[in-house]
Amino acid sequence: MIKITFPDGTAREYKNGISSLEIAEQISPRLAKEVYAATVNGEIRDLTRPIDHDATLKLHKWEDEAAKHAFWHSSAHLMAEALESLYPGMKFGIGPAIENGFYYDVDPGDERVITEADLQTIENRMKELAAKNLTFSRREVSKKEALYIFKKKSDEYKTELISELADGTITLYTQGNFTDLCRGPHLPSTEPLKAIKLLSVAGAYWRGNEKRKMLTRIYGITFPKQKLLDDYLVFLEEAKRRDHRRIGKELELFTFSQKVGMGLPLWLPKGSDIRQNLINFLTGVLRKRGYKIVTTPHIGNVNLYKTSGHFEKYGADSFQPISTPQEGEQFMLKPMNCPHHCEIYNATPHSYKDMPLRMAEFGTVYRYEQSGELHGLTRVRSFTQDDAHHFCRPDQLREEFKSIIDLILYIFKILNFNDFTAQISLRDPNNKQKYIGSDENWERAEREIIEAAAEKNLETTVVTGEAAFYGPKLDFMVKDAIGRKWQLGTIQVDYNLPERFDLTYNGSDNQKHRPVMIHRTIFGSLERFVAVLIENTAGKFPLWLAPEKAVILPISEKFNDYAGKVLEILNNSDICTLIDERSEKIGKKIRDNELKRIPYLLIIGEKEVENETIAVRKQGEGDKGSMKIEEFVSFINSEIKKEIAF
RNA sequence: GCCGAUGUAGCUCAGUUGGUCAGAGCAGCUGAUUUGUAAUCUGCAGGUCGGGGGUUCGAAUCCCUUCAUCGGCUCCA
Repeated sequence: MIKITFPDGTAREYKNGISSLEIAEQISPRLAKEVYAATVNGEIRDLTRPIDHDATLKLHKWEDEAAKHAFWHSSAHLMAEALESLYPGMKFGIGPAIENGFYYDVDPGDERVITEADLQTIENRMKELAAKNLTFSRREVSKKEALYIFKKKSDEYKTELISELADGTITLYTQGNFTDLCRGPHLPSTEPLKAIKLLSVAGAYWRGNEKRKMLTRIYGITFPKQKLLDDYLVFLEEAKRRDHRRIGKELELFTFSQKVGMGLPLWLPKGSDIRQNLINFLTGVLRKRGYKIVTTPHIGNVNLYKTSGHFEKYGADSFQPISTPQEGEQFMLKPMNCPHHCEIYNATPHSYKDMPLRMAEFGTVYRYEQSGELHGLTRVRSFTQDDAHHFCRPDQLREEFKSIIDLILYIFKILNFNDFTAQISLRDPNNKQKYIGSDENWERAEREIIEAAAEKNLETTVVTGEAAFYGPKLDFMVKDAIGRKWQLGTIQVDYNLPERFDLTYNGSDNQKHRPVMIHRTIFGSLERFVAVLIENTAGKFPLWLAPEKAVILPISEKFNDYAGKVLEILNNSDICTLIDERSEKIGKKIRDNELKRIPYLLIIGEKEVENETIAVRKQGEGDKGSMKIEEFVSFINSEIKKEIAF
């Protein structure tokens, strides 16, 4: 007998060799149908694997990530089986579960192309196979045997993977006629894979290396119930409606022009208003926190970037230098503001007493992004960073860094960005030539970031190889409508640029000392920030950000005069207001202006003229009753003040 | 940049196998209506069907090429 301890602390005895699934069945047959994986002594395993020692056991139902993972991973294998039966000779790369569903990278052979038109066929075959209730069976094999099996299939991708694995750790999973190299875990059988949807095909380089062959990646998702799949598809449809590219067009916020060039956003008046509101708001916050605002040109001499090291690192992949007609000088479009700011630092002498120095600029920068990388406002070739650089003494670094974390959290809170993640990006220690600066500087900087984040109790994930080339960073990521993560705020510790630009300050010992530099943004860029804001709010901006606060809707043209008076009062009170004087019925006017997401609709008819009031309707909420005009003005002002109280 | 898909009026989309296939709704402009909380009615105007080349008696439709966009990959100072 073995003793199994459950998460609630209770323990029961079972016969040795019992599987998690059998335990679930003994608890309740219904439970057995709802579990998809088990954690045995901390290790996630197949439900069908026997347990031969005392253990803790957690059974995973659909709600657990571990269950979804096994479910989707098994789905990937099912898809592979379907593919192999439909397209004999197809070769397989990797097929993991991902955050939402799964994919498989396949090489269909040079003659064959899998397109979205084929997805339905594959999906149908998957359903046929799943209905056969095929069991997934696990087998441990020697490296030699594994290589033999996949060489026989001439599956070079699998043999490459196997050749890198240690002998004794290799497992195969088989369902029906399909066997795959796999660590597992998997479902007991294909039976629960009922609702299946293949979503898209895309190209993906083998092992993520652009020098290697491009495989075909097929994305799909499955659910244990059709209802869950239907809900997911509805969610995707709704997400499409929140897409910032779509709302940007609908609400006339920004546009792109082929003539101007790809990735170069054109901000329309209303979009510009939102930008300006953000800039004004942030500028106010920054001034209170001791920042000095600076302004620098959009181009810089190529030598500036040679000094900073950017030219060596990115010169070939940047917009190429602009040459002057006469003197043979070369200028680059500014790809970042830091070198300019270093030179501003150098323009005046600095004392240790003046530190830290906080220098901010809404700086527009230009970066050459590969054409296939461009994406709405989130990835563009010209964008405005809410950039700042803190120059501080080494002993101030920790506090300075922590104050920036506070600032970012504060701004995110005001904007209701609650669903963000923080990521610490370190350099790849096996690939040091990608970075500039000494090991000592890097180690110091990485330690500072890790410790500062820890002191702020910030929940972070650590990723190696994602650092900037001059220093490690702490990034704040926010998701868009369909769950893609975008980096917004970033804080980067840099010991390298101060050396390259020979930045100094006089210490109390009257000696020259080297300051530490912190690069930071909060929004990241106004472009990306507005994009994420649009997707998070579905275009219903908070009042303080809305380009237009209210629209006046006269019930008939008889009331246009009074409406005009109200309009004047509101606009003179700095409440940007429109008027809809069309000879439409009030229902129509309300509908049209609701769809424009203007926060307040002010309806004016006979009663309002008589009482010198306005009938206030809040966008998305309906009638709020009437108010005096002055009352409305102070109401709006107090609402705005509440939103951006600081 | 790479793989795949898409590209028809300002927007959303119809256009079977190449032969009145250049259409609809919304938006716009007209005129009527003068309206009380999410769509009043009338009429008009709008497109060299992304650009270029080709096949054909004939191309939105087939082929080539190019540009852009979308989904990914790679990249992201």
